[in-house]
Amino acid sequence: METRELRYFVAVAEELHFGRAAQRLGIAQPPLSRAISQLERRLGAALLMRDSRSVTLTEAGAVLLHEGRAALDAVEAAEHRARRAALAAAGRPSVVLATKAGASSELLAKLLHAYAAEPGSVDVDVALCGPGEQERLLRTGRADVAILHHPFDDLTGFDTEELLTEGQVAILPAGHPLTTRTSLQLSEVTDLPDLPLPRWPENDGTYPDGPGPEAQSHSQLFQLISLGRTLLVVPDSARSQLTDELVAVPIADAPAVTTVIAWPPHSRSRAVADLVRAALRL
Amino acid sequence: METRELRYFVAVAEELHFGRAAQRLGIAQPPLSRAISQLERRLGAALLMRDSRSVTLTEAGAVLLHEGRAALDAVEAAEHRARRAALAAAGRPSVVLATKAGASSELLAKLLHAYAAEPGSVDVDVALCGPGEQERLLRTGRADVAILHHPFDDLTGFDTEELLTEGQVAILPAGHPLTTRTSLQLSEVTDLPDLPLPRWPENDGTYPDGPGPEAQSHSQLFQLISLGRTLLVVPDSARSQLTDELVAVPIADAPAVTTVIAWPPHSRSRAVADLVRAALRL
DNA sequence: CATGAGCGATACCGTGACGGTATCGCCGCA
DNA sequence: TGCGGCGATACCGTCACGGTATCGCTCATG
Repeated sequence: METRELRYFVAVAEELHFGRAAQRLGIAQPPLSRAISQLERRLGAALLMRDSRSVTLTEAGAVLLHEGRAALDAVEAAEHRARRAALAAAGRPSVVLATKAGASSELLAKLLHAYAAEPGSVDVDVALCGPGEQERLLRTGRADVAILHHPFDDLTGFDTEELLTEGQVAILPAGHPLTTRTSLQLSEVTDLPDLPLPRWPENDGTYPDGPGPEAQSHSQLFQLISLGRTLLVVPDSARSQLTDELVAVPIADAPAVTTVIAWPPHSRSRAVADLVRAALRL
Repeated sequence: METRELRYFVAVAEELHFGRAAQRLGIAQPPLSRAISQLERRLGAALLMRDSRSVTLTEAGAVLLHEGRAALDAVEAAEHRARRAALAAAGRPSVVLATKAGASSELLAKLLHAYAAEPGSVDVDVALCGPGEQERLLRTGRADVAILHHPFDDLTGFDTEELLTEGQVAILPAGHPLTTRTSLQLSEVTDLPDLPLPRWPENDGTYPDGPGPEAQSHSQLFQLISLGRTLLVVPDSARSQLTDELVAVPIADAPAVTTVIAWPPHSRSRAVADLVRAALRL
């Protein structure tokens, strides 16, 4: 099976619409229809049910979507890593570490410091990512190692080491009634009419519907909280970034967040191994 | 990058010879040369160093070989799993369990028995494999779950659960001088002039050079041992298959063998999960 | 009930990517 | 100095892939 066929199928399976999928792929609809039915013929299996008004996945289609995404990621990763290996061999070698912008900054600073002090350490390019983006960078080979957060990020298929487990706090504007409390329940903050939860962009760049403000960055969000427009639920360590206008209140029943360092299981990079070892010594 | 290009590159990188690689791929040498140099141009990186007398891998080439193999496996796995999902949706669903022929037979029997007794269990197709073959079946999606043996099999990239850890014994012909001993050192049996270790076929079907007999199956090997032509070093549980003409002697310093059940980390199969749970309850 | 719009499939056509044959250029070796 | 081995290049044919036009079906709408 060619990656072109897989890309085509994944596009249709995600859009569930040949026209839109074709547009996304930058080709016309007829060749896409043909490519898919040819793929189905070669597999000897129906992947999509065309219901003349809607397209749905068959069982086999759902499996191919799931496995196909992983396969496309692996191909892309091979390409990126080879390219980066060539650059490393030519110039100064480096590793790319993906981390969520604004999260675990203290831990990250200690990690980078500890690693840089090691003999044989190389430059670390830190990629500051939006929520969930680190995972994609790591799966597609644009990053070599990442700081992820269980249970928010999907760790399946990665090797990981746990670095830190912490509770979560609500970040509220100073002076808000809830700031007098010493502890909150999750249900008390998820549905406040005066402080709706912010909306993060989806992977496709669009925002989900809802009353909350559209978030682009952490610093922007903190400002919005100061203005009394929203609130945020984040791991405990974010307290270090608080200003006078922000108050953190622990949420008793929020799930614990574990910060982990993750890397692809077949990584052979000396630098990645050293980074992980440095992280474990913190 | 297309899988065709990756297949071509992997073939050349493994053979380190354009002519042989082309032959293996079933195409002529010139289009292969062209495809590779085009790939190099698109990556913007040299993958191979043509030394007019020999071909060697660059740093980037070594990375692409390693990552590319994994990517090709993933694509093949997507294809196989989709095909099998279609069959399962049509007829009776089943899982394929890969296991080394002649190993862990007792444990396997118990596992199959325990799983079959579960509600909602499906047929289990047991694939009996040559040494190391289970891993490939699992990586390429021809199997859903496998019984592997640490440290012999490469477990990177799989989720695993340990089932059993045991020492190793030497299987010797009855009457051999060493059978009087209660314990042996590994070094005492690996280089016996009268009992050379057997040779297993490589992945490409050829046999390595050496004095030992060429092995095709376990039963055949046991017969060769009875005839005093070779010996075998295997996990302790193989004792259950001994006959009168065979004697097992523990090897004190042989590495412990851990039998594990392994599956792809992104498996969503209910049957695989049930099998693993059944295995853990043994 | 007729009409139109939306959507996937089909028919048909052009082009360029891929593969094959012939040959070159380079190097090591007898 | 010729020969053999190997990868690169030149040149050519074909078929796979993509584009345009259109069909056939179904549902929404007046």
